[in-house]
Amino acid sequence: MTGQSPRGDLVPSGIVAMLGTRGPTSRTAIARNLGLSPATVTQVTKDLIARGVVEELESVPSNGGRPARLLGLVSRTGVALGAKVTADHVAVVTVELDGSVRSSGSHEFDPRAADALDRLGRILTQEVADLDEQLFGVGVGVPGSVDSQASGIVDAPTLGWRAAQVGPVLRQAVGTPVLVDNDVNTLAAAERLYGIGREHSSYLVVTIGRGIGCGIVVDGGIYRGANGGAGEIGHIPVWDPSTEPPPCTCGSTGCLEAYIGADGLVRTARGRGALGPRGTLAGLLRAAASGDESARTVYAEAGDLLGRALAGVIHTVDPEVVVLLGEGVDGWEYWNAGFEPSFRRSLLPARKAVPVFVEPWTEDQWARGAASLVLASPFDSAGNGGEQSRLVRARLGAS
Amino acid sequence: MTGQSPRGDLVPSGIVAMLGTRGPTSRTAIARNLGLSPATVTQVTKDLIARGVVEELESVPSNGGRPARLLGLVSRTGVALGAKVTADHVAVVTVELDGSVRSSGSHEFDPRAADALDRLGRILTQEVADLDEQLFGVGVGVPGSVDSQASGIVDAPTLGWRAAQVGPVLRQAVGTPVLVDNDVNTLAAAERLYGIGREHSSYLVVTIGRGIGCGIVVDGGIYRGANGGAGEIGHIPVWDPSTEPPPCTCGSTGCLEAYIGADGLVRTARGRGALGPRGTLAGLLRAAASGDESARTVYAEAGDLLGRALAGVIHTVDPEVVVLLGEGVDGWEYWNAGFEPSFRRSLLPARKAVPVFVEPWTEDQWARGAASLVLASPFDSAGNGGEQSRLVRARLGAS
DNA sequence: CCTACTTCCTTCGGTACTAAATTTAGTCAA
DNA sequence: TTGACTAAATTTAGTACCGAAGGAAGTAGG
Repeated sequence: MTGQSPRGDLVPSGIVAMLGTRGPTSRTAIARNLGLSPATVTQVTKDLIARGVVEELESVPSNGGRPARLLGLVSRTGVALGAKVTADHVAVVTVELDGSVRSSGSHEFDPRAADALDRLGRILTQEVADLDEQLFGVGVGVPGSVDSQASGIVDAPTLGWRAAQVGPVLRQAVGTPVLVDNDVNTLAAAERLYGIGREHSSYLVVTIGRGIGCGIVVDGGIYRGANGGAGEIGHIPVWDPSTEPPPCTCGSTGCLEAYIGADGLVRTARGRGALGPRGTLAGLLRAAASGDESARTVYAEAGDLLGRALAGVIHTVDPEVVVLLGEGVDGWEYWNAGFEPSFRRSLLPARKAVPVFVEPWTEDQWARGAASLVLASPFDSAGNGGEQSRLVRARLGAS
Repeated sequence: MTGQSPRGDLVPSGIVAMLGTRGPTSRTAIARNLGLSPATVTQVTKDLIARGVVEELESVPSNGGRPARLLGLVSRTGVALGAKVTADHVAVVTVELDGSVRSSGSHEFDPRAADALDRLGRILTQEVADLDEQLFGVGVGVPGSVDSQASGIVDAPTLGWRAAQVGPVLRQAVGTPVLVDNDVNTLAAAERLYGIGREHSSYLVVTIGRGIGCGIVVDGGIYRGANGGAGEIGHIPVWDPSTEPPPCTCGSTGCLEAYIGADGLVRTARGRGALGPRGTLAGLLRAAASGDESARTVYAEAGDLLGRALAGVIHTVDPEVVVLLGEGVDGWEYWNAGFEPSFRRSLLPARKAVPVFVEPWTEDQWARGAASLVLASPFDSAGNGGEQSRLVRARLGAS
């Protein structure tokens, strides 16, 4: 409804990104998906074709009317670099336009070192230098809250970072656009492009693992809240007033995460003797898999707690669907024994049937999500990415 | 960023609504508040002035540069009609552009009668007929979920309504635009125009009373969720696993509302002997006011539960501020004894200081909120109001 | 083969906005 | 009272989109 103005070529770059991430598409399909009129798509693609960015491909068979002419990118070479920062390493991947991982690697990293940011910059600079193809940009996922993707100022207690200038430092180091976001939001961005987001426009991406997180996608855009802190469901208070609440990494006690985050599970299991005093989460999972009832109970109770908390989140946000991700889903069948009953039971009648998809987890998913930040920026009409998104769009060929 | 097209004169009607609700304003201030360029405001106001809808008023003193020229509406006459439907009556008010209540009334109403909707239609038709000035539209607030303001299909268990065709029937009956929404959302709309929304663009409107509700405002727009069911925080599960959870009106058990809604409070108080078996909520409040410790404890515990649940909501939504409203705030000082400690204690460090405003409550506030739906529709760029908003805008003189 | 219909795409004219430059109207200091 | 400044409003010259209407390319039925 507004006009135009160099807010940054949202439409042309959106078309390019769409063709890159979803493959050849007809003009009308593009129009439907991006919410544009066919007329606009014709105009813009005409220009893109003239500039050699896009080409016409074969026609599709026709379903009743004039057959659609597919459009595709002339050159699909080019990657996005994604990095996920953790307490002891940085995982890095390169991702092609269609979401496939080209290469992946890992670097030791101490976020509490005095020169941590410089070191991170050197790691990424090296990765960038090793590439021999076009780089659209760098995405970084951190376990903490980020003011905005475009600036990239990070508060991450688990890394010991407070107002860390991640974005500015990295932009200085690598000469490309750099987008920074909360790690869960990066997964939400990946889902947006390559997962559930293709079929739904409003969903939750819930992660279980070390912490419990939640990315909120509304109308195709990541919802970040007033201060970039939305979705911190790991810190929903759930403690039972009659017991001593366990301490949480956030400094408070009785948070959901303190019970059912990786550390919480292990603590509970040890406390009950389901695990020896040196037992690990992997051990708990093995025990459950081998039929150990007490181990399974630990999981089931965690699932129960998660189910209740998530029902509350669904009542406040009302998404279409929920996606479950994270290291923790490995043991989902044991979680689920407690989750399903408590989750469904707690939902309002109108929402009893909200679908929950549990996706298999792979190691490089975090970093891949970070890379998705880059490729998702053309779709980011809310403007989370600001200037950096503009630069990415320019690199996508939609100058 | 898009173009134009008869999506319904958002800008001119937005300017008119702004002048109506906030009083005389300069062009540049309008531009800032509506997110437009000064050029656009100049153009549009020129047209409005030429059409006699808007006029130039005096200048303001000047703060360094050219003094701003205030613009105001030529005629500020005209009202919006608001109706709030409850289980036993319909409250109706007429509201002027600036938010002041011109008149109010109440009608007996049985929502479970076979001809309930027709009766509601007759009530409103009569009210409309009694008016002797321009009517911009009718807003209706219902305690339930509504598919969209524009259509107005209602599910409201407490009224016994299932897919009730409130919008269509009323539009048929009264010949004006009719907007229908969840009652809490109507309060959020009123806050948007006349309350906290003038200073913040992202906040929660939490109501305590018979039920517990929450309106979510994001970037100046009411967030309704995928199915119009966002903000149902009254049904967040909070029961303590070691006790028998109380039943809730929603059919489930252990919902927040079952504990701290009006009925829940009374049940608890009776169970503890803080109230006789025939005691009412008003009695509980009197007891607390007169210093009764057991009554105060009932309130404080409710406050504690609310604080914990609300902290969870804040972690997932991350609003700037929270506004507390509803019949229940009458006894807020007793709630607060339990609320403050538990609320603050449960918040993440970064959000410990989120402000909570408790506003005084008046009887006609629900109906006034419903009327606000009408006057808020010109600001509704998300398009919740659809066709009905268009009609309202046309009546505001911005044809 | 012709006609009707469907779907995809394009052309055309118009509209609602914008940024940038400019004009207007005031303050303040010397 | 002149000049430097600031802020408000306007003018100008675009731009990015849209709707409506129509052309293009197929299918389905006669």
